[in-house]
Amino acid sequence: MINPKDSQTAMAFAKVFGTLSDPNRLLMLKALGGKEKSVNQLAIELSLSQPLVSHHLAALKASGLVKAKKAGSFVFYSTATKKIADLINSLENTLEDIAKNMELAPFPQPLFPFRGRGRRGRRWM
Amino acid sequence: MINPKDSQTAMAFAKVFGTLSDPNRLLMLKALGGKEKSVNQLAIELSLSQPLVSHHLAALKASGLVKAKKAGSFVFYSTATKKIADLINSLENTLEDIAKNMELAPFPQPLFPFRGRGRRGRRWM
DNA sequence: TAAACACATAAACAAACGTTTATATGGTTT
DNA sequence: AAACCATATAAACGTTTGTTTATGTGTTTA
Repeated sequence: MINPKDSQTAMAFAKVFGTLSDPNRLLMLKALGGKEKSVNQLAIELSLSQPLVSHHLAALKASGLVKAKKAGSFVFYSTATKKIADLINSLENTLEDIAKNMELAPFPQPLFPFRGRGRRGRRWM
Repeated sequence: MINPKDSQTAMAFAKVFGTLSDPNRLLMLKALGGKEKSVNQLAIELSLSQPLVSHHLAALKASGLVKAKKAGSFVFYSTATKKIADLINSLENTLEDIAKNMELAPFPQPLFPFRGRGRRGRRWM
């Protein structure tokens, strides 16, 4: 009754839509308009924890919505294709520009300074 | 840092995308191209159980993607607006036409004949 | 009017998801 | 090389989601 190929493509589409179905991921896509931004830049702009941003970026990357570029210890993310950037920009009317009202800390600089003693990592036991 | 209104609209968008993030719901939207179809028609075309189709239709309706029209004991669903119908049609290249390869049972007729005894519903106690 | 139909709803349950917390890894600086 | 930075990963957890099974509600028909 149903062409199996249709189910497959439906699943592929569903996966992409699923990736777009989270407010934070949408804000992240919006935050990197055409620009390249590091994980921590996004974390600060959106007031999200670094691991959470990393996690969501992994999801966006898995769906082919963003791409990553390593530069030293930084990883800069950007929308994967112009089509995607445009799609997101087409939401601009409703999802108003975040960047405008933002005072961004100069970059690079210690973004999450380590205030503990000794080496970072497991701290007891 | 983040305009609360942006979060709100991001949530609204996320909700709609979330509704589109299920293969069966996508197939359902595709199945009713511009046409009106009853719950059981969809159930048969997509080989899904009637409660499942009802459930998904409720979700699609809650997101404003489809509308319902009662006719006797039937309920006919269709895409809510032309914009939505077009959006779905724009996926036509990849989500190939299901309807073409379908031999549809004449309608109306008993779609899920009741093979039990007595009245449908709670059957003991 | 009783039985069968079309559809909706609800409980139950496993699987997927979003988030936090903790830590690991690899690069850079001192 | 030791301390610190940027990022990734993984466990744990509560929540949401898709599906099945069972049954309820309203409508038609014999």
